[in-house]
Amino acid sequence: MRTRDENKELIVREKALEMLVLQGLDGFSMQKLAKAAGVSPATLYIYYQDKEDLILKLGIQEGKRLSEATLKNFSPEMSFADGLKIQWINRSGFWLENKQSYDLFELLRNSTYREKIFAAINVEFRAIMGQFVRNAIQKEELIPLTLEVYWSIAFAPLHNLIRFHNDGRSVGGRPYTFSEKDMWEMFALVLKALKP
Amino acid sequence: MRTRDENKELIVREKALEMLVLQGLDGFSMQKLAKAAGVSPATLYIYYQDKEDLILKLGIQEGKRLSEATLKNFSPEMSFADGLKIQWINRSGFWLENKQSYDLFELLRNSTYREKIFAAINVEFRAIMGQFVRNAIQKEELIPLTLEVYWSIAFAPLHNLIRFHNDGRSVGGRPYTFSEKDMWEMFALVLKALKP
DNA sequence: CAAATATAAATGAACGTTTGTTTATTTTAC
DNA sequence: GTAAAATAAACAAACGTTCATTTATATTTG
Repeated sequence: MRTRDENKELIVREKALEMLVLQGLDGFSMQKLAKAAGVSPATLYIYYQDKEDLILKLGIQEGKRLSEATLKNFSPEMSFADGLKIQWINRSGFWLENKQSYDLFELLRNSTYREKIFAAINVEFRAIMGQFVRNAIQKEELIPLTLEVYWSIAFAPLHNLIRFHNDGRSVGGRPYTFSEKDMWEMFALVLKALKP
Repeated sequence: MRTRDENKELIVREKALEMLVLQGLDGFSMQKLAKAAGVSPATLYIYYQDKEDLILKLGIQEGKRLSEATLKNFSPEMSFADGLKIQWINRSGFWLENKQSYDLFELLRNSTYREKIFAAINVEFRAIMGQFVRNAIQKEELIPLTLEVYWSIAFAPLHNLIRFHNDGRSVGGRPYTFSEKDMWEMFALVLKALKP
């Protein structure tokens, strides 16, 4: 029995990610991917059921990488300030080092694949995050607001700063490059808003 | 000379928006649009130069509507708190009443059309927003931080709350529906963070 | 140890459809 | 009657996917 060329599979994944990020969902095609990866179109159908399956598997793979990076050194038992800080370090670190993953996520979030990608997000990850917030409220480290308001203040600003950076520009087209200084200034303000 | 059927043009725009939002950029096609709008494919090429032109014009049209809605009752001379409050009212109002516009924007932002859409954003709009922030800093209603940090704290939380609402769910899949109560609770926290 | 067998991997070429766009023609309001 | 609007029909190119076939390797056999 012939063995599968794992390296070939890897190149397909890399080229698919690259092509999706650079050319968008409408610029992506199986034939173009096959050509870019140096394989026959038919080979793609050995690795994946169809085009949707390929895109979904790619999205889920990157999602798992993000989940794992986000949970590094993190525990839901931490104080809110400590936990939040680690989350910021992990998320900004991952996003800055994995621009393509970030872009793919933003792409799929606003596509028809959204529901299916979402359904595949690690249940464990969701549970841990939920527990972290409940603990913080119980320990009275958080003013009792709805989870959605917390989350929007705790993470949306960071996410937005990263977006400015990845876009290369911010409000009104101003060129922008991320800096740790900016991040920690912002972190202090977020804590100021959220602390009782 | 035969007159152009304005109503036909309107239906084309409506169906295009609907199709883009529902089926995504990769699910959108000129032939499908023509069929949905009850028009010949060739008619689309009387209205628009090509497919890109159609999508761009649609995006720019919705962008203008957002700009106009955002500037309603707003002046860059306002105090920071007042100006921010009006911005929140305007933006949340528009996004909640125009879910399709919101979705289209998110779609195009993460596509290859991004640059071109961005370039078309009202120069006047950018200038007004820039002036507003400069005024606020000068009047010492804002701690002197970079514009990007301000912006990320001042607007990203609201944007995120609207996204939770438009997605129908928030963190970990929790069902979520927007409420003014949530918004104003959040607004108070944002002001708390930004005020000296 | 080497030849034969089995079987999944991999392929190039092709399938029928759909794509964006154009052409030649007809319709319609002034 | 004129001229733009609108069309049906067609175009080549690209699409996702499948086909019949070849290639490579792990296992079986002598």
